[in-house]
Amino acid sequence: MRIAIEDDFDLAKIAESGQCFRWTRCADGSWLIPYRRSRLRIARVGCNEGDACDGDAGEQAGGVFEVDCAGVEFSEVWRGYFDLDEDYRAVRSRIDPADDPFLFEAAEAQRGIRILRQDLWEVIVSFIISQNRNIPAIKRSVELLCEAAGERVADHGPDGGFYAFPSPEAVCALDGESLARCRLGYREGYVRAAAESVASGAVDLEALRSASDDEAFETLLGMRGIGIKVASCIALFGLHRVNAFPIDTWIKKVLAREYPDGFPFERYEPYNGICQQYLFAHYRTTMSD
DNA sequence: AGGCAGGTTCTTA
DNA sequence: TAAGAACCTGCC
Repeated sequence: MRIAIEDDFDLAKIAESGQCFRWTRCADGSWLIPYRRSRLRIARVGCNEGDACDGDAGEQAGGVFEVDCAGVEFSEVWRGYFDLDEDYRAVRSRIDPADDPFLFEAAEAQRGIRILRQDLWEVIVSFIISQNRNIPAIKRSVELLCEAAGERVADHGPDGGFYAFPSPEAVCALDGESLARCRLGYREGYVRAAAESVASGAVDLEALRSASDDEAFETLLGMRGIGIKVASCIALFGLHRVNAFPIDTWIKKVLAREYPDGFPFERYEPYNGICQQYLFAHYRTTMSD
């Protein structure tokens, strides 16, 4: 079926923003997006009525998309996953080009990014794995972990299906050798500890979801292998605390270069995390180009 | 061939 | 409280 999306929505930009590690792009340009026990195929097939259909500028601003699921599934699962009930244009409109030209430029260039509402457990593990590694290595390990312990789900996609992200219990059940094959390196112990904490109930994901920002942060920091940066990423991408502002090596450089007097967090409350995504993506693309 | 990677932990002053 | 080394592994 086809759906029209009016707000910012650019699949390639979201995929490159570094918040998710399992999206794949097919040869025909469509995207395959796994979430829990579902997988969506989605492709942009046109512009919204009345919009200028001119390349990248058009793609950032949503459009018409072909999805391989029913309307009910889209509205019950994927609408939430893509955070389509949040108005990103409104968030961007708070950025004043006179006050903050750098962020304004970043947000214009990176328009189309959204903060996905991913599975919390998957986000926890993925970002524990992410530390001190580059993106290809992170993706590789996440995929190996899914193959090692995830449930096989059949669908109409290529290969006839995919591996769901494994539950904490499934990770616990993995023997040492199988987990070692996921090439997690020294993070292996962290992942196992996290799985045991959640499986045993020592860490309650539902409680985490309803906790205050401070409480959630404290719980996350108590887990082995989770420091301030990873906890911020989990808060932003796993708990949808869109004011969380992860500071990694890239953001550190942007802040040092563009905000020597400090980033004006109070100006963008409670959407600092969205601003962080614009800054991060923009800085990375401009540096690698 | 090696440095370095979207950090965290552990050790030392 | 604050630096600095060590950590697995595999990209580039």
